[in-house]
Amino acid sequence: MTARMMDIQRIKVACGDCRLSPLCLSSGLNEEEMARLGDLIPRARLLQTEELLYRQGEPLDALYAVRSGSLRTFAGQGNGQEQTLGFSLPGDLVGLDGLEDERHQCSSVALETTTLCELPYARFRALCAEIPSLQGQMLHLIGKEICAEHGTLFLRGNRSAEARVAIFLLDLARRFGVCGLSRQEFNLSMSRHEIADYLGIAGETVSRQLGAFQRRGLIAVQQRNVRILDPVGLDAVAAQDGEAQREGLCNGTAA
Amino acid sequence: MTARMMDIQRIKVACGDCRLSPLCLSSGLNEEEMARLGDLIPRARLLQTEELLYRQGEPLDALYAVRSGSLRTFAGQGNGQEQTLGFSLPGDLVGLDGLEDERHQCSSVALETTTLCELPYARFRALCAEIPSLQGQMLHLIGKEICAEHGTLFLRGNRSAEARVAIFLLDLARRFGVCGLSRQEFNLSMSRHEIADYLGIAGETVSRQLGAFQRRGLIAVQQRNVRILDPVGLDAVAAQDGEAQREGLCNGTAA
DNA sequence: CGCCGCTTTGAAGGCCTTCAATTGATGTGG
DNA sequence: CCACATCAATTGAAGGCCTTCAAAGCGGCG
Repeated sequence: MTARMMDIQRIKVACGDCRLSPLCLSSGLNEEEMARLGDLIPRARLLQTEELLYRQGEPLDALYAVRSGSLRTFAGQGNGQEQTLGFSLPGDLVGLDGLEDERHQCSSVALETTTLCELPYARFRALCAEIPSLQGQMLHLIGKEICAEHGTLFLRGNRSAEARVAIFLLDLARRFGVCGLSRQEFNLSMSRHEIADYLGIAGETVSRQLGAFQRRGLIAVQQRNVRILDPVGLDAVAAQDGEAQREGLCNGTAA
Repeated sequence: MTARMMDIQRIKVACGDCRLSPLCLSSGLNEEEMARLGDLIPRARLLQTEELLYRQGEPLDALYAVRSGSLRTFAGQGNGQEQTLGFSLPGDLVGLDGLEDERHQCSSVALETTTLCELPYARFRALCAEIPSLQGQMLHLIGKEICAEHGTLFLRGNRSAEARVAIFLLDLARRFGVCGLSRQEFNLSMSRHEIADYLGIAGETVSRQLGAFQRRGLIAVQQRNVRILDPVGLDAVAAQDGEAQREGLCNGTAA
């Protein structure tokens, strides 16, 4: 087989076979409905590192479900300062920033080799109107996105750099766990600078905090590999000044 | 007429007569569709100052469209520290935090006397499936919410206190303008502390910045009344270190 | 091997927070 | 109608945390 990129991009999608199905849009659908959803998806889209999924200002052609890999969503089309808004992991829905006026308000870039299911917007909407449980799942995933952003908001609200980094790590761990990866050890697909931008602090501060956590035995970091050694201790750091602090989150923080 | 509260609460809603209709869900609907949407809304809900619309943890019974007044959405059910996530103005859709698992992840409280249209969730969803342009408006308003939160995220990302307050004022002005109120002069329905919490800075800092803006002739503040005297100058402050900074926003910042 | 970028580490300085006290606005009771 | 209580907002001063600037490690890649 000449399994080149173009071929990979055209692999047929079958929700029933997808490991992420229970997390994704097809959750709760019967076989026939799942097939109809699968028919909607022209191909599994493949992105290489640093490749853009869409760019601010482009029309909203499709929504995307992340299958593998990760993305970074940011505002400020690179004309100067960017602002990282969030990171998307497998099972996340991407492109919702285009819903307001069917034009993307942010850009989204792959942090590593990433595969996505592309849902042509108009046809997807029509199908949601036909299949109630699909509409429900769409709204569920939209809600997840909104709560993730609430988490990010929570993160950036008057918290110390120490707490921000701790919350970030814990949230990432939780999200990796949800999509079937290890909650203890994982690789960061984003740079220190990207983490810093997301957390609203300086890159050097991220380095220092990670170093401090390591010295305290909370984590072990080596390059982009992170092992969480003491989740409870890290959680205490995340909660910081006040014990009732982490309650307010929508499930968890977006990262 | 004994126009008491209970009566007011039972006033029949007619989207066609609503001044906000073009901003709201009924935008783009024909008369018959508008009537069906109106039939869905059992009553215009009235909230007094500090009255809760819903509380974190409660099931999602309905989504709400703000008719008049304003609300504050926050996480952390009052058990200690709260985190203000955003403010809702007329034309905004409220309650989307409950979409993830049909249970509210935040609380929402009226900042002043506020009226809302209550959309029973299940029936509203069903109607969206039947009326394509209603589904479209719902997604449009959801997109607006998401972009508003992106704006808030942008706001809190590594910006000086000065820029945050300036962006906050400008965004509020813009949003008042959109819903037909004055863009130059308005009353803040939220306290300094609530602004501060939203902006991720200390209350005293908000006071100081407002004072500084006033001394510079950018605004005139008197209690909660604000007049924007020099929008251009204020915009320059908002953009601050870097001219290409405000580009990244989704339309405008949430406030 | 040597360049280049990312990360780490160090030191100085600034901005904002925190604590504290004053002022002002609001509302209640005498 | 005024005095007082109460709470929000303002203003001031000190201190801390993080940013910024700078330089040295470290890895990756040609």
